[in-house]
Amino acid sequence: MPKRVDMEARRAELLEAVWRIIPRSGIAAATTRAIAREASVSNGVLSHYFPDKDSLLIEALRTAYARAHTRMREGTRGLVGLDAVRAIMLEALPLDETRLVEAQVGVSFWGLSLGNERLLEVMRTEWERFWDVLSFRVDEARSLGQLADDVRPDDLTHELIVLVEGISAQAVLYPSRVPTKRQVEILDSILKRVSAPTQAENAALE
Amino acid sequence: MPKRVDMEARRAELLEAVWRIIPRSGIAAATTRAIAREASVSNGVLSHYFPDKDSLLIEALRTAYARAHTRMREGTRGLVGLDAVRAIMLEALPLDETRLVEAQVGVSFWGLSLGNERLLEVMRTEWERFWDVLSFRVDEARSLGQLADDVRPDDLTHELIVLVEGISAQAVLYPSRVPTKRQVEILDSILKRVSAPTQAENAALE
Amino acid sequence: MPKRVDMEARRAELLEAVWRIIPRSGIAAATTRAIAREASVSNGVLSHYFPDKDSLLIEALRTAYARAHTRMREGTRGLVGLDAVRAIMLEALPLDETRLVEAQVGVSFWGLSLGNERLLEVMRTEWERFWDVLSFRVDEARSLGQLADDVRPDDLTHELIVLVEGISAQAVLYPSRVPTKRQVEILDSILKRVSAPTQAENAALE
Amino acid sequence: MPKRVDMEARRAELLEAVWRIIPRSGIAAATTRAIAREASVSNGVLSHYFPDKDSLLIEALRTAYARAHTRMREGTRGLVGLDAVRAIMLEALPLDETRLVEAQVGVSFWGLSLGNERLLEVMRTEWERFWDVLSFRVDEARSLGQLADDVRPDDLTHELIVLVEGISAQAVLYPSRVPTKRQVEILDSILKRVSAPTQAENAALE
DNA sequence: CATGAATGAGTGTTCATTCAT
DNA sequence: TATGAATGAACACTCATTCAT
Repeated sequence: MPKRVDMEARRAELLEAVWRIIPRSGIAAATTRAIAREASVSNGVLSHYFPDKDSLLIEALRTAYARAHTRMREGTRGLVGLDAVRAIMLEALPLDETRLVEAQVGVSFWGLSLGNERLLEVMRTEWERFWDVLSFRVDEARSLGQLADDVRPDDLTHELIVLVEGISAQAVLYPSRVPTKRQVEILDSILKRVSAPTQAENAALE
Repeated sequence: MPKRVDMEARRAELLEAVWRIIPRSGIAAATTRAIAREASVSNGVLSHYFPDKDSLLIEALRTAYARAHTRMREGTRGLVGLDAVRAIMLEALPLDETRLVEAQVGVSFWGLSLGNERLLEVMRTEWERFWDVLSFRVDEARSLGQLADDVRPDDLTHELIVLVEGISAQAVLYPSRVPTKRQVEILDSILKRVSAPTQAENAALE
Repeated sequence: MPKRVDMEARRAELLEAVWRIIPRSGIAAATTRAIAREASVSNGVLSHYFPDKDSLLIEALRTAYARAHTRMREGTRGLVGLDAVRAIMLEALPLDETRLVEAQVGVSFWGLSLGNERLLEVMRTEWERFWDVLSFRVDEARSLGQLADDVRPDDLTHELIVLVEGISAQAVLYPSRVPTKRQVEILDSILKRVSAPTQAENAALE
Repeated sequence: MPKRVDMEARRAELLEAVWRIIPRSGIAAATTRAIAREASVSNGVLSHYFPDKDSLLIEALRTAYARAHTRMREGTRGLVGLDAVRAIMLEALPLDETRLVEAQVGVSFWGLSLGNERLLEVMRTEWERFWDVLSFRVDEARSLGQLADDVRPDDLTHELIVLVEGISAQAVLYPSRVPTKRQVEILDSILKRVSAPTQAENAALE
């Protein structure tokens, strides 16, 4: 099925063009012409692979999310409970250039989603996917007795998601405020706090 | 006698038009014509009160932030330390319709700030203003002995700001996920965690 | 009749504003607002003194021509024939700042006159006025025997008018090419050429 | 196979549209819409061939000058000295409809050049080109002994250029005053005046 | 399929003019 | 009479989209 492969490859090139333009110049600069030029193709080619500009942009967003989810799946392989939670978060946070681009793309769409039902729908779907992935592991941690007794799993899941969105915004707007190290510190301080005390700690308390 | 106009009142009307359009239809729909129509004036009137559209939008953003800061000042009157921190957060979080609009306006600009130096500058300035207001009270709480020993003031300030941005994003994208009550719960759970144990608690531990 | 005086004074102020703007920034910059600002009056005042912008501009043109004609009348007082012709030309050529402004204003309107019947009419009227003034003196010179036999009065008049327009264009576009001295040289070389030979010259030829 | 378009031919059509509009309605009527309509294309097409309106208009001016220069080159083929000068002038003067259009276009820009540095630069460049072409032939005439002893070549060149500009202005403003025949008469009277006397004339004088 | 020329609606902005005060 | 706010048409320009080649 060579045609199919070419089709997907060309679509991917256009999506990557969007990912390069948004971090560099913002989503307002992501015109169809600019995208085509960035991808080194002609203007008209765009319509062969996407029904319209909105679909292309939304696909760029969805694919960015999908990449993160793929990484999460791979990153959690063989892990369970809080270890898996930590692995997921390390893929969701804008810790390196690749993840930062995803944050930049994501944040760029947040503002456009008001009054754009289609975009809101995509956002909601991705939110739920992230919630499901994360809450599954949090529940798992609870089952494994890794969570302190006063930690409610859904609250923790929610706290983690809010953290990702808050830090993503920070990374886009004030990158110097949230260097990699700082992000990991914040994450680990949360994980430490919600962890059930170890036997050693219990002993120390007594 | 010339026709007198309350310049500031007129400017405020236009800013309010922006605040109505953005939550309803998104910032992409905030064209000069739409703003004029929303404010029930003619197209050309914009140029009497703002040099250009960008200045109007940025002013709408800045004024939204300024309103929140005014409320913070009023809300913290007579309060100190963690009580003041809590009062500030209650004004910063999208707890009611008014604050939600501010969050919607703010989030709408986040995406536009990539590749827009002027907007980034505004964002940075507001960030620092918020940081100063909040960190002053957090430091105060530390001085008053209200913070647990292992809490670093700047980390707490940062955590609170990240929380505001994360919850603002949530409120814009998935309003049903962060009802007023939930937001206050999250805030109070943080404040409780960072508080120095009371004497009663200390006694209980012994 | 004080009202009358104020009326004329105010009209003059507006016309002078036009004369300042055109040399400095071109006729495209002569908007009603710019003219009002230059004259230190409000926008609306313009309509009290001129029915519309076109009338104001045309009046600015006509008044510039009128000033030159006044100077010609004064400059030729007591003169006849070629002396008067020379005096007229010295007032018509852009020899100093005042006359240069008139040239700049005049040339600025030339391009606008295409397709503007009203402006063309003004131009034609002024042309005839200039022709009449000049040809009267040229004819006078002929009567006084000041012109060489082979000089046709109307040709000379025409040549002089073409010279004024050509040099005016030069002065507007390439001021350094036609300094005062150069202009007078050109004028005098023409006048010398068309002059009847003096007795001394006649003697020399024999 | 892409739709092929003769880029230069298309640009020429737009320039010709400008050349039709300016003589008919003036340069103020040369809006982008009017130009597009005149060329029977849509508004947006302009931006394919010119970066902006100013560039289109300036190109229209430059091309008009270029056409004249091309004609001058062709018209002077095989000619030298005063014959070449005359040929050049016959192409520069608004002697027929084609040349009149060039004069109308040129004069239309004169007024706009005040306060427009870019346009002034174009004017200056064209002025120098014309000066070079003309002065080369005048110098040649001097070398060939065709000029009377008291004629300074640069003065003659300048006189001829001033004549072209003066007559161009006349042709635009009062076309009936400078019919073809009149223009040629004026030109030839100048050329005759500056010519070195022939042997026959010398003999007659003795 | 790919091209890129063409379209025309829509944008921000400017402007002469009007008119309530 | 003077003010300057208000109007709305017109402007140059950009853009997503279409479509002949």
